Amino acid sequence: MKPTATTHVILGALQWRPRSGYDIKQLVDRSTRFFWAASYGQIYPELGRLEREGLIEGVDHPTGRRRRRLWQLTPAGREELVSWLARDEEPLYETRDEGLLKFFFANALPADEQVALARRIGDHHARIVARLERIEADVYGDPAAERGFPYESLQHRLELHRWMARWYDEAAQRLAAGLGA
Amino acid sequence: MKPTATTHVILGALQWRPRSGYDIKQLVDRSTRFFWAASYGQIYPELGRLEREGLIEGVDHPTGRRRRRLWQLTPAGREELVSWLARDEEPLYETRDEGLLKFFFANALPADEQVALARRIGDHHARIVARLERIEADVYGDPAAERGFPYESLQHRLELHRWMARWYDEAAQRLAAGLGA
DNA sequence: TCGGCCATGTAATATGTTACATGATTCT
DNA sequence: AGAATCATGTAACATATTACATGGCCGA
Repeated sequence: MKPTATTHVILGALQWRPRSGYDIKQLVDRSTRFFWAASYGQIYPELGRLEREGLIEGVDHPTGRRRRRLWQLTPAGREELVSWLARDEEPLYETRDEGLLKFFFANALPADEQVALARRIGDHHARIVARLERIEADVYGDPAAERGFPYESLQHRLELHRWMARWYDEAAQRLAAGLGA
Repeated sequence: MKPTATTHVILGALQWRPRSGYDIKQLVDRSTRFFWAASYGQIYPELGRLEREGLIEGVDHPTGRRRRRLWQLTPAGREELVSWLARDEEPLYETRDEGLLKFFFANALPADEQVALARRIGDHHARIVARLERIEADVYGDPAAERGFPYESLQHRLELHRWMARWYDEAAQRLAAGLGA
C-alpha cells in the first residue's frame, strides 16, 4: 500500500511526541488545515493501516475508564517521514479558489457589482487573516513559546492572505476608478 | 439538483460564446485550472445535466463527418451565472500544498537538508511562474489582445507564485545563515 | 501515411466529507 | 445537572481523476 495524502500528516504529527487520533485531528485543525486538511474519516482508518505496516505503534493510555490509544513512530515510520521530506519530486499544489473563479468570470456582472464582488473577496481574505491571528495569539501569545517551522508556516499563511486581501482591495479601487471615468 | 462545483465553470465559460465540451476543457486547462480544475469526467456529464435543467442548450455543429456539439447559455443559464457571481456568501477556499506541509514538518530533517528543502519548494513555485509566463505570452503576446478579468486573474496567480518563490528563498537564506552561526 | 489534435463519452477507481453512534470526563 | 470537550469509529454519500474506447480531421 503506497503512502496516501494523510499518511505523512500523521507521521509528521507524531514526530514530536505520541498522540491520539483525536489529538492529531486537533493539531491539524489548528495548523495544517489551512493548507492540508484531514477528517476523522481519513485519520482513524489510516492509523490502522500505518500500524499494520509497522510505521507506527499504539499504546493504551486510558483516562480513567475512557479508552485512549496513543500512537508513536517506529524507526521505520521516522524513516518514511524523513525520506518523504527529502524526496526530490514535484510537490502537489492544488487550489480551489471560488473567489478567484468568480473574479475570472466577473464581466458577466454590471460594473458596479464588479466592484462589490472584488471588495467581498478581499473581505473574505481579511476574515481568514483574523482567524489566523487568533490562532497566532492562542498558540504563540506566550513569548516563551518556541518559534520553529510550524510558526513560520503560520506566518506564511498570514502574509499570503494579507497579500490577497490587499490585491482584491486594489483591484476594487481600479474598477471603481474606471467607473468614475 | 443543486449547482455543483463545475456547474459555474461551464456557465462562465459559455458567457462569451458557444463552446464544445472539448473547448471548455481547453479553456479550463489554460486558465482556471490553476485555481479551479475540471476533468472530462466532470464536464461531459454536467453538460447533460445543465441541458436537462434548461440552463444551456446544445446545437450540432459537425466538422465534416466529425460530430461536434456547441453549447450556449439560455436566459435561465445566464441568470444563474449572474446570481452566483452576485451571491454574498463565503466563497470556498481550499488548498492542498504539499510543499508547505513538508516545510511545516521540516525539523525532522538535519539542518542542511532543511535549507535544501526550502530551496526546492521555492524552485517549484518558480517553475509554476515560468508555466504561467508561457501562457501569458501565448494568449496575451499580441498587444491588441483584450485585457479583462481573465488577464487580471492570470496576473494574480503570477504575482502569487512569484511571492511564494521569494518567500521560500528568503526562508532558505535565514536557515542557511543560522547554519553558519 | 502517420502522429497529433479535435471530439465525445463512460467505467473503474480513488479520495474525502458528513453525519451519526457511543460513551466517559471535566468544567461551570 | 448540563454543556462542552475528550475519544473512537464507521456507513453513506459526494466528488473527482484516470484510463480507456471510439473515431474523424489535418498537416508534415
